[in-house]
Amino acid sequence: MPELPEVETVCRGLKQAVENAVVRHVVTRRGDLRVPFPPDLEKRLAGRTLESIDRRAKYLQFHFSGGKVLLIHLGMSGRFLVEPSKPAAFGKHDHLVIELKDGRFLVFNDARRFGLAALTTEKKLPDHPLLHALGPEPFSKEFSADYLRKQLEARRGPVKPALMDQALVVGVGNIYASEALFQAGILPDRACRSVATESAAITRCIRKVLKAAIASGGSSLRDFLHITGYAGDFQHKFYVYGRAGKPCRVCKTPIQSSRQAGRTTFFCTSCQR
DNA sequence: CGGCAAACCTGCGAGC
DNA sequence: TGCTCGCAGGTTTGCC
Repeated sequence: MPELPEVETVCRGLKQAVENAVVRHVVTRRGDLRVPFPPDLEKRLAGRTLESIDRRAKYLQFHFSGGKVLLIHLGMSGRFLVEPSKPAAFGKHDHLVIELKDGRFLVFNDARRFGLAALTTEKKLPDHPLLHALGPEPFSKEFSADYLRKQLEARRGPVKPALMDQALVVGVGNIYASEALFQAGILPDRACRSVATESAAITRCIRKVLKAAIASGGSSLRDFLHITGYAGDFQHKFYVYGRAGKPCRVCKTPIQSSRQAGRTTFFCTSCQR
């Protein structure tokens, strides 16, 4: 589910719903995800105030009183649910349950268990191993046409996997790499070096696509007042992703798909060169 | 070092 | 209806 727009949508939903809530009790129902939950998670968070929630790359950052920070990555299938009261039963994949003092329950659910939870402190956050090697945020000044041009000139392989490399720029995954390259009119298997001159268009299109997706995710969130998660409607606006064989929305040429670095890639051979 | 496939794990839809 | 197969929005590891 989650690339930057989805994580941002979840983040905004959680912010509105549970910022400043106080933790009464934490239960790890099943902690053996790809990266196991910290063993002392329950003790460390009990009684603390959830002072703020924000996002870095595809990580959610929960800032608790006393300088504790909970990092959550949603993996492929991670979701957050805010229940108004104790659910009659928890789901099979409700791995982390945070009971709030006001009676609500914050539940982290992840069917595929590719997600991750890590505990750290404000002090250690800047140099945290999970965040340390991450590239710039796509909406930051640092992610400039000049920066991208230099990065692309220094790389050998095709451009699409490069855009998905979180060390180059964060938040772009398989969907938005395909969509951004469509918008930029660049075929995904073009060599990085050969598209370096088009870095201005690429940065612009990445921002444009992510921004539009966030706008879609945010609007559907209104329909789910206390349930945040995958509820956006941007999937109906894809130009290429998941549209193999269907006519291009711009030129009617059938959309093609291929396999790049283990991921399916979608493109229009007429609109993209 | 860079780039790719495989692995991690479960669910779901397509096809038989 | 029920089975098997292939595939899924991410990241890490290990191999050329």
